[in-house]
Amino acid sequence: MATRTRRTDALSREVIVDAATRILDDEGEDALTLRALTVRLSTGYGALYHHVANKGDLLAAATDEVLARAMTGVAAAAEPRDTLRATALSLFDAITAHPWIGAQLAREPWRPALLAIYESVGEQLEALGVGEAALVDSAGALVNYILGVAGQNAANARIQAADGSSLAAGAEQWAQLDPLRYPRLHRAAARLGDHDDRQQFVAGVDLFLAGIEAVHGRDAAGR
Amino acid sequence: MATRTRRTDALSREVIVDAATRILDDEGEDALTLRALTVRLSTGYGALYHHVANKGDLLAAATDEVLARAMTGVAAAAEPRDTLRATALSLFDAITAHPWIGAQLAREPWRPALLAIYESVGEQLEALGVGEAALVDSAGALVNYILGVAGQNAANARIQAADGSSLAAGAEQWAQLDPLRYPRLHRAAARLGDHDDRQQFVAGVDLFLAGIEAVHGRDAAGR
DNA sequence: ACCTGAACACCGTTCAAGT
DNA sequence: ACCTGAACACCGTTCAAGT
Repeated sequence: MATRTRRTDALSREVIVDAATRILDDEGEDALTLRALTVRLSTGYGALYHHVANKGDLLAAATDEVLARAMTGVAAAAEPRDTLRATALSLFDAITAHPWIGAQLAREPWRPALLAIYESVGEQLEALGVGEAALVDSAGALVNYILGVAGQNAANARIQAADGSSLAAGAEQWAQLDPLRYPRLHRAAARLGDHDDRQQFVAGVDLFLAGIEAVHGRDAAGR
Repeated sequence: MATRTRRTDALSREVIVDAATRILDDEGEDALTLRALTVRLSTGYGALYHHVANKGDLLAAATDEVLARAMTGVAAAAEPRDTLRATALSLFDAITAHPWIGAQLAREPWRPALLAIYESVGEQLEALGVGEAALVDSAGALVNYILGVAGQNAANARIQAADGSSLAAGAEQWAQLDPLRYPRLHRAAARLGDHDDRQQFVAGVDLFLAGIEAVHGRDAAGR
């Protein structure tokens, strides 16, 4: 009997979005089909379409959910710089844990959760002394960096998981690149061994912050 | 008779990839089906699969083609900084002209054209004085910024084209945001009128270069 | 080797019918 | 209002058969 309780629960948009997220996480993007959802929730197609407009709507809602949760988990630090780092890392970790989000970000770039991210990053940059005229550019660049790199990283991880290869295998592939055509990539392969993606990600955030400070910051020349 | 000449040409991977690119550009991502390709090339499914492994392979090849062409079109400038700007803009324009590339970048991040981009960006950063230890991080961050922002931008343009709205309509939407929840976005809406996406994109590249120079550059403190 | 096109398994979505 | 599930149009891919 316990195995049938689901049927008696009222179906809701939230229940459907959660089930979709679990399928995406556990079995990958291709495993999320409307059919799989009807089985998981022991319901019919019409029931799903009663709460959700279509599959795109479902994917967008799931993405929103994950990003919103990642943002609420960020604790404000004393220094805006640290809050920004924490925000970036929280988003990085969320996208790493739910790699299907990467493809989704390229499709629906203006959902509510994205607005909250822009607003929060803008707030911290303002606290860093970035003036209003430069705020849109700076926040846009930083948010795009965060989501872009996190998405790329998740895509890499997904591919490595799919073909069973590892980071070491990736480095070996780089090492086999033609040294004449790709001299720098070839040399960089030697460094990939002691390479931490998460750390490189934060290093990029810091590069950005250094640039913002140099160009738009409180102490920048000409201000 | 002239209308049937295609049939007598030998089919090749290149011809198929070009036809796919044209369908993607002219009619959008959803319009590219294997069926549409057989009609366009007046051939059968087996002929296509003889030259191409599957649809994913086809999309990846088309992406590679466009990115590779964008890179060969970049003229080396006297200053590495200018070469980097030209590279970034060439990629931005290519992705804007072929917006379906955005979704593809999230899926197959390590194709040959991407390697060439990393190598080229790495070369310019090296010329700017970035040391070998910092080269991977810096190039990774910058390339990800370029592709990420260009992709987001193309996605926005695609959505605006799809629903017939304009940038002004987007700004109006921002202006209607709850000023209490999104104060900065609400205020920024007023600035969106005289907003040039391409210009904001270059501004982001410059922020990055300023940061790289400050942290890793030839004249950075402690070097 | 290169190509044809019917056939297969599967997909998202709809909708008349039920409660 | 909420749900069921057969049916529809369409997709990527395969493959026996042709040249």
